[in-house]
Amino acid sequence: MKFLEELRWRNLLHQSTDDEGLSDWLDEKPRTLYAGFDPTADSLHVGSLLPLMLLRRFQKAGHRPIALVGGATGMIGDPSGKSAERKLLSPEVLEQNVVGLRGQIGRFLDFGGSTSAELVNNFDWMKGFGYIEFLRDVGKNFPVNVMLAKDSVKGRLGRDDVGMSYTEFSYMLLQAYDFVHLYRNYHCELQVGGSDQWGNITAGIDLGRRMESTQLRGMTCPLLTKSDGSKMGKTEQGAIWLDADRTSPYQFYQYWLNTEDADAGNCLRMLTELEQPEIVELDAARESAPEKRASQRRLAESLTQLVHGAEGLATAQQATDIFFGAEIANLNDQQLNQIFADVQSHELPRSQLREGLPLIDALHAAKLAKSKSEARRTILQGGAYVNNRRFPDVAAQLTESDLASESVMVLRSGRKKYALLRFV
RNA sequence: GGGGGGUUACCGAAGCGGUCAAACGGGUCAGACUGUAAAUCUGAUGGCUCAGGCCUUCGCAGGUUCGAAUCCUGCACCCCCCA
Repeated sequence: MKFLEELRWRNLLHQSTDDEGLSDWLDEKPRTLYAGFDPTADSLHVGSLLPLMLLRRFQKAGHRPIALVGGATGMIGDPSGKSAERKLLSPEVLEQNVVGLRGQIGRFLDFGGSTSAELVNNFDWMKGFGYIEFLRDVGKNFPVNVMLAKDSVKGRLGRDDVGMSYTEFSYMLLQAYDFVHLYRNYHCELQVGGSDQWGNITAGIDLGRRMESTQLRGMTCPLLTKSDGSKMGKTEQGAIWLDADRTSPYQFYQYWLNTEDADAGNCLRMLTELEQPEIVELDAARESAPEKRASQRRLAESLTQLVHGAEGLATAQQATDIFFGAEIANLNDQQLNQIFADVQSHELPRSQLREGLPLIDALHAAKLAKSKSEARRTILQGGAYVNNRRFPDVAAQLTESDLASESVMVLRSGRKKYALLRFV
């Protein structure tokens, strides 16, 4: 199957310049392409996964990817898909964010060999560009009537409540110039991105024609949405980030494991690198035995491995086992701390264990019960667990033999309320 | 300004001298079921407890009574009707 057909099968093709031609053009020889990433935060989130994976797919197919971090464009703010004017980020924050993104993007691409990826920051070439110079060289090539017709602009004009600043209006010139710059310096001829980038991409193509008399190309993938129309990668607690400090590998793994049946097939196609036969197989399995959630497991496994590595996946799976019932044993402090990183913990003097710590007091001290009476009720109703083993005895006393590791004891109340007690 | 009604636990709402830590519903928490979903079902739901009880709660402050969420007085707040 041809590469582009593969993309189409994966539902990754939304719009492109010249559909038939693009496929042949890509098959002809290795091409250089780029996608841009906004440094609005110091980490990417699930939404950026799609273009990132797209670059990776192109590279695996023999092309040369450039990941562009928008250190300069980030200072302006892309109005695409935004209903209101953005707040400007300070240069310091921006710089920090760029550093964060570089680290993450680097893990997805291969920086060696004949198709070695590039990581660039448009601030590097924009910073020296004078305003007058920019207006004469770049701005001259943008008819305002064309700019006004772009969706990103149209959506904001004709509304009294939001409006749009001249700064944001100019954004597309910068991104368009990026494309031309990359063409000049890396012979980059294709820009890919989410469907909301179409306007910016075509602006770049136009600029390439005017400034370089060359035919650049563009391609967009659909935005990742759920079957109910909402955005993928958002929870009540906020976005799912790729940074382990913001979204732990466990949370990340869990997010995908909880994917709706209706979305699982699409996610497997769009986000993973599983081969077609396996995906088809998983589709069938989902149909015949949805309760096994084989697709979700594979999806979570595959993405966690990709984003957090083998170690992150192992931790996530271990944590999953534990959070869903497995007894806790044979782990050390460090492993427990990692698995229960998201869980509250409290410290108690170790001497209490030697004397025997009543389970009731332990639950109370761990803040799993507001009062001792509540702790008592919980135990009586069979809702108290130590290291995931049910302790139904109200009079139970905890001793050092109940430690899960060197100094940590894992208490649980009910299905999923956990707390750690550290004995120091 | 006059008349009437109200204020109860996390919320709503019964109770109108003892059997009231206070019905009932919701919520919450546990358990069962289940695909880490939803629904359903069961139990619990002021605190402490040596489990026998003890302590604190029914707008606030006093009082009557052997005994008050319940009666009386004052105060605060809310609602309704008449001016």
